[in-house]
This record gives sequence, C-alpha cells and structure tokens, in this order.
Amino acid sequence: MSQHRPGGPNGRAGGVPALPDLPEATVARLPEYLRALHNLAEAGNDTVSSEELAGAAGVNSAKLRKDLSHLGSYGTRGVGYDVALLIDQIEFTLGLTQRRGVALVGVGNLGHALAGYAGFASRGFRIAALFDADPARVGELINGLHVRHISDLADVAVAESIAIGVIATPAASAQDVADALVAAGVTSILNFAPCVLSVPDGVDVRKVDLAVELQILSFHEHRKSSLTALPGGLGGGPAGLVSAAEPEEAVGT
Amino acid sequence: MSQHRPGGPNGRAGGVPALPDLPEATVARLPEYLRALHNLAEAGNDTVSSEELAGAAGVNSAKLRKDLSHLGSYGTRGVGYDVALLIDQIEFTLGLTQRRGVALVGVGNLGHALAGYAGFASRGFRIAALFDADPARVGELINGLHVRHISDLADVAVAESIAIGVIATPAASAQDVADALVAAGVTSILNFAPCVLSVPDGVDVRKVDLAVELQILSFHEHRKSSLTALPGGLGGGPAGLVSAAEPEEAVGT
DNA sequence: AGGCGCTTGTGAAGTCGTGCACAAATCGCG
DNA sequence: CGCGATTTGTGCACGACTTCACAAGCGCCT
Ligand SMILES: NC(=O)c1ccc[n+]([C@@H]2O[C@H](COP(=O)([O-])OP(=O)(O)OC[C@H]3O[C@@H](n4cnc5c(N)ncnc54)[C@H](O)[C@@H]3O)[C@@H](O)[C@H]2O)c1
Ligand SMILES: NC(=O)c1ccc[n+]([C@@H]2O[C@H](COP(=O)([O-])OP(=O)(O)OC[C@H]3O[C@@H](n4cnc5c(N)ncnc54)[C@H](O)[C@@H]3O)[C@@H](O)[C@H]2O)c1
Repeated sequence: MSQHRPGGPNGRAGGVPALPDLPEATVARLPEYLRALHNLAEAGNDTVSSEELAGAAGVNSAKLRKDLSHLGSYGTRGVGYDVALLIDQIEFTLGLTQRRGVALVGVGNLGHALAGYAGFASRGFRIAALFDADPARVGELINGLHVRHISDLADVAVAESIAIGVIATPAASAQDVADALVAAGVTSILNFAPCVLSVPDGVDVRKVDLAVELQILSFHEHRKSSLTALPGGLGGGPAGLVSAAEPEEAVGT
Repeated sequence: MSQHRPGGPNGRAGGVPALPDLPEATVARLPEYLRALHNLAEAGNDTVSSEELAGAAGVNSAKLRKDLSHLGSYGTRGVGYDVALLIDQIEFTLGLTQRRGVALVGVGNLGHALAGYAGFASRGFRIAALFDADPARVGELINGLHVRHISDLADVAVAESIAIGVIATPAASAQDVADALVAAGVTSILNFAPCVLSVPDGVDVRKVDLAVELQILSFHEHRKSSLTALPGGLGGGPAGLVSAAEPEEAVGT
C-alpha cells in the first residue's frame, strides 16, 4: 500500500469518523456485505444478526463481526445490526458517499459490455467518459456517452475530476494507457488486460483476468478427477438438490 | 499438448500422478507465471532466472521460487529455469494438458463479449456451448456457435463432457442456473452475477464482480484523499513518469 | 425488578502466507 | 582442475488472517 500513516491515525476532528486503517482482507469483503445489506433492506428488514448477514454474504459470522468491529461498533447485543445504519457506515468507509467518476479506455468487445453495464451506476459509480484510439470508433454513441479519442484523456479527466480508470484494451496497449491515465491524474486502475502494469507509488492497480479464474478452476477440476478413484467421494453423477445457504466452496479469493 | 511429464521429483506411483497439495495462494499465482513464461518463450528465451520471471509476473522472487518448489524442483542453480520445461510443468499442474470445455450461460451484454473472447481459446479452454433462456436469442449464431435453450443444458453438457460453467445472467437467475449446471454434472462455476451461490460440496465456485473491484479501489481513493492534507505524501497532482518494473501496488487478492 | 435468552465484541490460539538470508549446487573460465 | 560468480531451494521468523469460545451487554417477559 501507499505508506503508513505516522503516529496516531485519524487526526480527524469534527463530525467525520476516523479512518480505522482496515485490514485489506476486510476491505475486500465490505462490498459483499453492502450488497447483502441492500438486499435485506429491500426485503424490508430493519435489523440483521451477524449470523444472517454472514449467511447472505457467504462468510463466517465471527469473521463478519470482527470485520464490522473494525469500523466502530454499530451492533446491539441481543438484537443485531441496524441495516440502514450499517449501510451508511460501510458506504462511508468505502468512500461511496460521493459518486465517483470512472473513465473507460478501450471500447471494444469487452468495453462495450462494460459501458452498458447498469451495475456501475447502481453501486456508486458513474462512467464519466469513454476513450479509444481507433478513429473509427471515436464519436460512436454508447449508452448516452460518445466515445472520445484517447488524446483527450488528460483534459477530460481533469474536467470531470476522474480518479478511477478502467483498462479494456489489448495487453499490448495496456501499459501505454496506464501511463496516460496516471499522467492525467488517475490514481486507481482496474485492468482487464492480461499483463502486469507498472505504476508509480500511490497508484493502486487491481486486475481482473478471466483466464486466470478459469485456470484456477481447471486446477481444482484436475485435482478432483484424480480423486474420483477414491471411494465415498462426490463421485456420483449429477447431484440432486442444493444444500442450504452454506459457506460453499469459495475457492481462493 | 499432452506431454509426458518430465520424470524427476514427485514420486508418484501407479497411474495417477501425485497431487502435491499446493497452497491455494500458489495456485492462484501459477496462471500468472504461465502467462509470463509464454511471453518469454515467444521472445526467444530458453531459460529464465527467478528474478526475471518474478519481475514479469509482478511478484517477489523468493515467493516465486517457493511456489515453483512446490511443484517439484525444475530449476538449475546458477542458471535458472528452463522455460519450455516450466511451461509444461505448470500446464500439467493446472490440468491444462487437456483442453477443457466450457458452457456459457446467459448471452446478454456481457455474455456476448465473453463468447467472442479469443483469450479463452488461447489459454486452454474451449467454449463448447452457449445457453440462454430467452427464446428470441436461441438460435443466434455467435462466433461459430449457435445459442441453445437452457433446457438443453443437461444433454449438451454430458455429450460434450463439460465440467466448467460460466454464469452471465442477472443475479435473480443465477442460483437457478447454478442448480441446473450442477444437475448437469458441472463441478466448477465462474459466476459473474453479483450474488452468493449455494452449491453442493465438491463444486467449486469463483466469483468475479466488477463493482466489488471498483469499490475496493474507491476505498483506497477515499483513504488517499484523507491523506492529502498530510505533508510529504504523494499529494502532488498528476505524477510524472512510471517507475521501473516494480511490484506495483497490487491491492489485495 | 430480576432473570433469561439471545447476540455482540474480542482475547487467544491456530493456520496460512510472506520475505529474508544463506547454504548448496552449478556453470564458465582461467 | 579448482575457483569465483551466480542462482536455486529452503529454514526461519514474522505478520496477517481465521476461527473458536466466551464474557459482557441488551431487551423482553414475568
Ligand atoms: N472480451 C472479453 O470477454 C474479455 C474478457 C476478459 C479479458 N479481456 C481483455 O480485455 C481486453 C479487451 O478485450 P476486447 O475483446 O474488448 O478487445 P477488442 O480488440 O475488441 O477491443 C480493444 C479496444 O481497445 C482499443 N485500443 C487499442 N489500443 C488502444 C489504446 N492505446 N488506447 C485506447 N484504446 C485502444 C481498440 O481500438 C479496441 O476498440 C483485452 O486485453 C482482453 O484480453 C477481454
Ligand atoms: N455487462 C457487464 O459489463 C457486466 C459486468 C459485470 C457483471 N455483470 C453481471 O453479469 C450478468 C449479466 O449482465 P448483462 O449485462 O450481460 O445482462 P443482460 O441482461 O444483458 O444479459 C442477461 C442474459 O441472461 C439471460 N437469462 C436470464 N435468465 C436466464 C436463465 N434463467 N437461464 C439462461 N439465461 C438467462 C437473458 O435472456 C439475457 O440474455 C449480470 O448479473 C450482471 O450483473 C455484467
């Protein structure tokens, strides 16, 4: 991560809660809790126990309680957590109280799908601009936004105060795009291209690689098939019904 | 593809190769090493040191060596690793010696992009069938495959011996689709829908959620912006140049 | 008021993963 | 043939994360 804050974190005075320096693993689970909470709220639930919420989010309840305890205690013993309050708390922690603008670079096969994705907007983000290097694509209207040339990136990024960039170009261009994003002031990048990006300190990169996910699944398939010879294993054909909401098999993370 | 395994360590007996029981974290990194190795091989490299490969894969060299040591030792001290040999070894470990068939369910916005994705084929997988519940979509030809109705899933899955399913339907349908996949004998699922799936023991599920990734980035943005007030921080606007190939900022995972 | 059942928050122990640091192994060269 | 340069493989200590187990807190019912 960037670097550690010296001394007592949270010099924050006034009404704003302190930033508790959450464990990375906890941060990665908060969005999942948030989604589950929104579902519960829609279903009309006012409060929820750690057990319920943990079930809905697919984690262990002790882990959930510990995670939530990191952001300050908001549960009531004997009762559970206030759903609305917890949503606010998590959204604040994740920095979702302001709708963040996102720049999407590379409006090809995948880029089109992302540009049209409603889940962006409903979860706190706003696609602020689309970019591509292909002149043939520039000008195209997608979901109310027209594609701009990559050379406009810096101007637009500043004008729209964009801090997050999504790279959906071929791997060969990804580093160049990342450099351009960084130069334009972007400090967080979500990379769909299968390659490693080099960025300066202070810039966060997350990578999503479909093939990697499949290969991990393939490994477990491989392992499972070596076990079919064993007795008493899930060997039986097409399984019957699905078990109750369970920790499932959550491979890796 | 199906290479005989290089002899060596891994004293397996009988027909079934020994399963080294790799740490999950190692398994998750192997695909990355594999990608880097393919790049190196294309560039004409015959051998590679742990330092180089680690750089190309974005990890610490000690970690890389430890990871590789888990699959039996294939390096030569003073020299490095044989690229081709290592590729074979990792592909074998990941179970990529056989091209695995994948069923894609939900040919909507995202599904179309996935169906047309070349990276599938080039990394050891074959989209064997496309399914959708919408009669209007059934029959549509995408990338040489025509979309079939979800009710054909069981038959096709068996006929094509499909063990991996990809869910690209709305969240509301995802559990139903997962049940159908499991009933059809699928034992690994990659889920793009933002919801928790319940599956029987023995079935692996991995989830990819774009919004979660963005929210994690948002958290770090939030944290960073709270730091701009501090002195000596990466506060300065648009950064300059990109540093050398470095561990970058690899958030989480 | 008091007791009871439920649920949270957390200490402590256990597990897993990481990275350092270095001995052992190998190659190339004089 | 031996030596030094190089790089692997790994023991070890540390840190992060998970899970258990339970005391403490809270609301409700009598
Ligand atoms: N299609 C998928 O389902 C899928 C899935 C996972 C990962 N990916 C990855 O996502 C990336 C994009 O995939 P795709 O199928 O959309 O490819 P694509 O070729 O359809 O689209 C790439 C787009 O990027 C644009 N582009 C190229 N260089 C650029 C640059 N320097 N600046 C701006 N734009 C540039 C191209 O003009 C094109 O429009 C690839 O790296 C691919 O490996 C794709
Ligand atoms: N579009 C994106 O970029 C994107 C990104 C991340 C995640 N997602 C998620 O991926 C999923 C699909 O997104 P989308 O934008 O492609 O949605 P979409 O509505 O465009 O496509 C969904 C498709 O699934 C089909 N479907 C619905 N129920 C089905 C069933 N029971 N069996 C088989 N097919 C069924 C529909 O007919 C439709 O063709 C959603 O869960 C979404 O949240 C999408």
